[in-house]
Amino acid sequence: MQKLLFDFISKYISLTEDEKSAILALNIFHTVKKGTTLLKEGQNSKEGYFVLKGCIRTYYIIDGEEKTTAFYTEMEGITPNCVVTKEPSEYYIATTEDSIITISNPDMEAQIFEQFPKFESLCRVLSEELLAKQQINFDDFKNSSPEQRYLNMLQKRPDLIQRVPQHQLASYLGVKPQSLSRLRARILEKSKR
Amino acid sequence: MQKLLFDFISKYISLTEDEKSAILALNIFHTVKKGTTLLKEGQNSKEGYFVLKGCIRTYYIIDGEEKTTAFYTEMEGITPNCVVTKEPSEYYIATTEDSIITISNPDMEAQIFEQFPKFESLCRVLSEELLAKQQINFDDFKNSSPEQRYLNMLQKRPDLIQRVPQHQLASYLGVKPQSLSRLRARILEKSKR
DNA sequence: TTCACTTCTTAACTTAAGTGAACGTTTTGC
DNA sequence: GCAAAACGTTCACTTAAGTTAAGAAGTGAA
Repeated sequence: MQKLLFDFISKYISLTEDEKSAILALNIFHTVKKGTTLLKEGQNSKEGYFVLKGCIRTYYIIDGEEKTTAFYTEMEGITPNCVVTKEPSEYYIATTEDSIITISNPDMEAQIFEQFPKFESLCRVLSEELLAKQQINFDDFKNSSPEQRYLNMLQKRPDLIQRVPQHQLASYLGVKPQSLSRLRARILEKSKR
Repeated sequence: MQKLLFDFISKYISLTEDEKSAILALNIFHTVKKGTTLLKEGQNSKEGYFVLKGCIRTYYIIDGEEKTTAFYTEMEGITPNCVVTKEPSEYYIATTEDSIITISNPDMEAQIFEQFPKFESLCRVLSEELLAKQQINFDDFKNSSPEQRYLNMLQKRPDLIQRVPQHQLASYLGVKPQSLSRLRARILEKSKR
């Protein structure tokens, strides 16, 4: 499992055996059952997550309704807002599948950054990259209708449509589950003709 | 003008005179007239921008229509997607007011990071912070209707409504200019009753 | 000053999303 | 294995956004 993480890192920097062991010493690898809540609204957690296998989602509960806003799958990570702002979390994080993830915290980061400054460099590059990707995502979202967004997802994240329940997909796409159903029916109807 | 930048930085780290001069030596301060295009679609620029005074926006041209997706005002910065991905830019960047901005590039960054590693640390923290803010923004957007988004902006960015043309605001809010007009009229009507 | 241009608003009509409810299917917990 | 809950789809109805068009108000340049 560790191999997955090191392969990912090696796309950015190369690691010595020393550096690898320093990471392993942190004991950050965890297997988590489907449906496990990693973070609850109101909590003041300091944990960051990185998915090696499986899928986790972030969701809000607004007027008693779950609003899923993001999915993180293989080789994607999230540092919850509350870790950065030090405010209580506004959202939940939970696994949607049995997953293998790393769980880290700022202390571990600080420790590693001090031992091996190049890790901080890596993290800067990664978050700049994420930020850019995130911006493009948001732009695409604004510039398209729910139907276009769904078609877009069919192209770019076909796996999500398979592995995630419809009602979670719906709020991710910014519509109600009924609208997603209808929209899918509409697309199917069009493709027939 | 430099003072604005140093005051901003001092919220995160303290700077020695040496470090300040190193920054000043880069000659990154520029005054830019309203309406100046900083980046065009298709360009492969390496420049990053940080607004000291004024306002810049990013926009796409889709089917001949401008779609404004973001505004950056005082003490906000942007590293265009193309700088990170090294692909040609998909969008434009232009000033919406006479502005004072810094223009930097990765070479300058590398140079400063090498001289003063704590700048890289600063940049990591800044981009993680931005990423978190950006995520919350996106979540809010998904979880609200155009009308709620407008009311939300009235609360959080009242300045934008004053300083930016309606049709740019409209696409920023994810609707057509006509819909924004109508939606504003609707809100006004409600507040009367 | 006038003419062209842009911006903003309004209106009528079309299309799609929200809402509330029903119903069959699947999943889950005991 | 069974009952309850969760899930997905469909439908009728409501509400709001997209579309097309027109016109008023402001802006700038000849």
